[in-house]
Amino acid sequence: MRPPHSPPQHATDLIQRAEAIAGLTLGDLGAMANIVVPENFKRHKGFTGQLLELWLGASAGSKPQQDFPELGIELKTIPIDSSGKVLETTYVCFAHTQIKLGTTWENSSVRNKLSQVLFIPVLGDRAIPPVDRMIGMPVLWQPNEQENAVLKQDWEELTERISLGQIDTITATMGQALHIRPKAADGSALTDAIGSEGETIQTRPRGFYLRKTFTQNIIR
DNA sequence: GGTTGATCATGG
DNA sequence: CCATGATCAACC
Repeated sequence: MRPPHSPPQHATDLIQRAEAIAGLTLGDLGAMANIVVPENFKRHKGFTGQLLELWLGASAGSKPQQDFPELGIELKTIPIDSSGKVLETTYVCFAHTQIKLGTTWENSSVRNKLSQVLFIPVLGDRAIPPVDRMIGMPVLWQPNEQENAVLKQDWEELTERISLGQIDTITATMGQALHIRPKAADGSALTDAIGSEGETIQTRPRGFYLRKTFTQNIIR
């Protein structure tokens, strides 16, 4: 088996590609693509996602849009243990620290990213060497009415705080399904935001993440 | 043991 | 610096 040379033309093509690699390990996929799998992910945290992008035919490099723009599908690998338990939160997108007028849940980047997601579980237990970590069966997900309502509520609460100049009161404990945490190369990174008096302040860059309890219900 | 806050690599 | 891909590890 070899990695595809072109993007999938239909969602069914994408699903078939994902199902074809289910049951294989990162070592298998790396060997067939002539890519060395790191001993650990301490310095290669995005390796699994990038390897899966290659094997599913996603366009290379980082893009602010979905992984499969033609299909309107975002790809997310999700680390699980051998019992199927989700091990980590899921990064969604950058959290804007200044909210443009007219920004709503409906046109937000969070909703855009989460409108349709192909979740691919991958063993992520740190006791398992990366080469032995197995790919699971893919789950193509669209938020149902209830999930959408929860996401919308969390997004509106968090976005309102940012709009009101209260970004520095936001902690990761806020939000049932969606929360905000720092997202940067290190603690020295700073970006502009609005302070409580409407002034410009400097704050740590943030990202939106899905809680494990939320993604666990999707993977089941 | 689970969560929060910090961090790593890469490309534009 | 921002945004992509995430996991690490200190702390509660």
